[in-house]
Amino acid sequence: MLAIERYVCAPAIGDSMSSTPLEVFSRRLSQRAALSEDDVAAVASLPHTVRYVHPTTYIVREGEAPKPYCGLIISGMAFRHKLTVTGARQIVSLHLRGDMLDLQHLFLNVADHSVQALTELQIADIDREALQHIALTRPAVGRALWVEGLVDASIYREWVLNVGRRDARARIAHILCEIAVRMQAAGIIDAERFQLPMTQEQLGDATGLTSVHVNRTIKALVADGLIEHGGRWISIRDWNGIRREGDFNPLYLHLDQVAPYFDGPLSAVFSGRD
Amino acid sequence: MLAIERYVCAPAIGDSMSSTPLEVFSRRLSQRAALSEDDVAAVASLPHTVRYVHPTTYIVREGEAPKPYCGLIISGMAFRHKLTVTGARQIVSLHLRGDMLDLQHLFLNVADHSVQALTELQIADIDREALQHIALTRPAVGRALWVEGLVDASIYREWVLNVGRRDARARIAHILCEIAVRMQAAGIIDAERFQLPMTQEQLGDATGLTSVHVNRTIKALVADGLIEHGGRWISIRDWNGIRREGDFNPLYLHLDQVAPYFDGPLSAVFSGRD
DNA sequence: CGGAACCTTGAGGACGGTCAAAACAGGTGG
DNA sequence: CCACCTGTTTTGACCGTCCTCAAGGTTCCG
Repeated sequence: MLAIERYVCAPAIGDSMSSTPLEVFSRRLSQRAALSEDDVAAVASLPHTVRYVHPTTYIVREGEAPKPYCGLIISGMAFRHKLTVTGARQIVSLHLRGDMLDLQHLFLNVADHSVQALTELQIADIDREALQHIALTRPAVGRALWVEGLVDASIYREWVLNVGRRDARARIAHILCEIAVRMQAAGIIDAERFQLPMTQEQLGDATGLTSVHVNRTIKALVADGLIEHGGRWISIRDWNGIRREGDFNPLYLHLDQVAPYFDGPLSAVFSGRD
Repeated sequence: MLAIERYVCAPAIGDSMSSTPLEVFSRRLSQRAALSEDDVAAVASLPHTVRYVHPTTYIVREGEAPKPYCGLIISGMAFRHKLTVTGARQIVSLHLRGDMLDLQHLFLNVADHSVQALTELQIADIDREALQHIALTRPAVGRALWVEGLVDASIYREWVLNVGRRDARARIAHILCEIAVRMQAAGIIDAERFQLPMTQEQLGDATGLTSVHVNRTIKALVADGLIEHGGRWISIRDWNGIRREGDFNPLYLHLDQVAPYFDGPLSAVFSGRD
């Protein structure tokens, strides 16, 4: 069992931040809006706590009041989900390094969905009140956080479309494209080959399908030479093909408001080049 | 043809606002956060223009840069939608009086979806920069607008679940519940009987179904005594029944952060009473 | 009165679900 | 190092929900 490490961190303003857990955060926000040095320092000095959690751990639980802190992923993956009364699960979004886990409840009184760790997760729990305060009093920071939330909402809309109007093949292709592009934008991968830490059942829960049908659909995509996969790896063999199959247009990710970490093979997607 | 009326309105600060088009707006925001008199005055004096548009008119068009103004519904209904390459349409949300039509793009550079008028619509186009400014510099107003956007996002999540994990009968029941409750919250209806200005095709586009199946499903709900409908009217005959069928839990509407306009037969829903 | 949406109904088919079992993988403990 | 356990993937057979196509009816409006 992994030891749960927990420590409080409040670096002095002016510190070089390259080694603090909030480095990812302030870099992300700087991409979203033009932060002054002052803003960056204020972000970096937000009171926070770092912890490590295991897969399946609940970060947010539907029906509860938001916790006094707001999680930020330092490393690992997480997902949001909701349940029907009959117990069917729908994953409504995936989250990577740099994503905030509870920004969606920053000003709400009750959690309307749950958030769970998909992999081992390193989280920076940022003090909620301090975050609210900085969001409302520092215009540039507020704007950056606001963009963050708006992009999340845009992704939900795309998922409504994905689940509502695309067939199984397109749904799977679409979600694979989204994961690949977002992973590259987050600097996690630099090629078409990436590790997908989701079971086929989770993939089904994210696309409104059953695990059985996900399995058959993936096999069909492999058979058609669009992707390759072994174990927990996925390789996109034919990027244009999978993009076409999945009706994937990255517009909804608003990558123009994010600077990609580096120029990889998928970088054409960012700029809309074809 | 209805004349397009357009006039600029910038009332003097301190005016009684009960007659301006932004009255709906400032009342709504006051429900979302505690605004000072100053805030209310600032909201009421936002530069804006009122216009009337016909059904099917586009308010926002996917792929375009956001307009220099941001629409607010004074009366009527509108919907957001996205299309697949094959031309299939998915409606991703519905909007009523008091809802903002382009808050979702307030800080984004490109529209990722379209917004269209469902009925005759009276809109207040609020100056975008002024709105951005007030959102970032007046904490209480910023908070109120933020809540507004977060509730929209919560509704998207519920729709992903609705379309992804519920069968046709539950999907239709669910959307009828949502419309009824939101209409009551917006003070548009005061009973279980309300006017539904959507065609069955639009209802299908909102639930990921075909119009044919929507038709059969509605007939089944009528046959089972859950609802009644004639022409464009819908009556909920058995509120608890339809709520159960639709797996409807109003938590996701965050009505605790909205004061209902009045106490109607559906008011039990607001307070969570059963 | 005529046309255009919209609603309604039927017949047939397909996509994806359900159920069940077997194969496989990875981790644990003996 | 092997046996075992649990969770995951894979496969097959069957079935049902919802889609497709198509035609007839209704309502509303010019």
